[in-house]
Amino acid sequence: MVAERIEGLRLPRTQRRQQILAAAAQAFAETGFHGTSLADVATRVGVSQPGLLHHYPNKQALILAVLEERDDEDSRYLDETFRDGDPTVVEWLMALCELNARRPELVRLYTVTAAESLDPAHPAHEFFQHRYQRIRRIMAERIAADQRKGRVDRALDPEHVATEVMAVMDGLQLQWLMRPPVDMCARFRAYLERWSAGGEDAAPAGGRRLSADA
Amino acid sequence: MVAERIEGLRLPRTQRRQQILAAAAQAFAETGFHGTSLADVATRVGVSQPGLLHHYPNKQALILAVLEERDDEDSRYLDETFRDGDPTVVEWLMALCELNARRPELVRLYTVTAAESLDPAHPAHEFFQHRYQRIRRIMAERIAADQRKGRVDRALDPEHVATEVMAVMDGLQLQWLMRPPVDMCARFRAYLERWSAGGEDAAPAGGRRLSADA
DNA sequence: GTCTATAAAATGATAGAC
DNA sequence: GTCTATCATTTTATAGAC
Repeated sequence: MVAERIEGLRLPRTQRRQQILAAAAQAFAETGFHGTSLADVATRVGVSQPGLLHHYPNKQALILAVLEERDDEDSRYLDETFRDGDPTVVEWLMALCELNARRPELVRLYTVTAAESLDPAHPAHEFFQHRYQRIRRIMAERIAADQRKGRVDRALDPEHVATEVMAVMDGLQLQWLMRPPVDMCARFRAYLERWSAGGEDAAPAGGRRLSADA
Repeated sequence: MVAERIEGLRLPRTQRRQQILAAAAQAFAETGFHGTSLADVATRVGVSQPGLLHHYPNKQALILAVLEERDDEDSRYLDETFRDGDPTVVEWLMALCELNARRPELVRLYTVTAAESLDPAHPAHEFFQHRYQRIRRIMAERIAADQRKGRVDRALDPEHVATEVMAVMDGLQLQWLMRPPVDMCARFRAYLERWSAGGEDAAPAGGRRLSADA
């Protein structure tokens, strides 16, 4: 039984746009940009297809809005979670992984559209090129900061480590989204503990210890 | 200047099918299953769209044929490369990475379609579910074999290591396919050397040493 | 083995009424 | 803000000639 569509129901602009972004995120996560039709998204929202295009002028604008909104939301959450602490990069990464583990649909959205966006003609091509550069830079800075605090082996190249960590996260996410799913957080924790074992000559300042369970 | 289409030119079945698989592999690598049209592939081959469908009855059969053929080809190559040696799992993995580094279009085909295939309705969904299970099993067996030979730390769980190694490869491939590309083989070698350092208490029997250059 | 012709459906987008 | 109507294209697939 599909939810009835209340035709012509007028909603405030912001609210409707939120609905649309949520529905579009689901659809793009399942079938990517090319595999998703505007009619598909419109149906999920309970609105006509031209009604959808009233809020986002075309398909490209829609997917970009989805990706950017989700990115902003995540940044805010992570900033907030560690507002007063001084987490090690390892703690920060595990928190990110555990956050992701609670949001498979979001992970899937980025896994699917990132691969699709390798095509230079893809509407999110530039978005993902910049996104990966940005995340790599942020991660390298955190690693370098931990090196200065003696928490990470100083012999390592921050940018190289950042590249590797991102690869592990992306790759584990893909296998986690498959059947049977791998235990993403357990594998990531094991990886991080092996990786950071060398440089742990100082206790985390304001953070908690990395625990083996959870 | 686009290559002229010689209309109606009759080619032997096998040869034409090879052409089609090659063109389809390119197209699917660039835009995935949903983003590729049969007309697109047909044009690349220099054949009409119904002419294409004469050789593969529908789009799903085409992409499955592409993926399976490429997998077979790779298996043959890897078996052949190490026919007489007894490579360590690390040597075997580096050879695989270096092979991939020479075939970006093939890597892209698998990166793009694997993510797309997370959708249970995708024509290659089952193919990739099985593929990942199979590769994980093969890799775990090689790791276990190396453990018995004292080449890899016996404390490690082969299946867990296999999962992690596959994640690193997949993740590095994605970043390698982006701009600017990361140095996939260098990052993979650094990862493997850190990973295998613990268990190297025996010299590889018939294999060569892992070198820092290449 | 390949083509032209064609069908039937889906898709992204616009015009204009309410 | 939402709809119906409509368009121009594209897309997968089939029929039948050569």
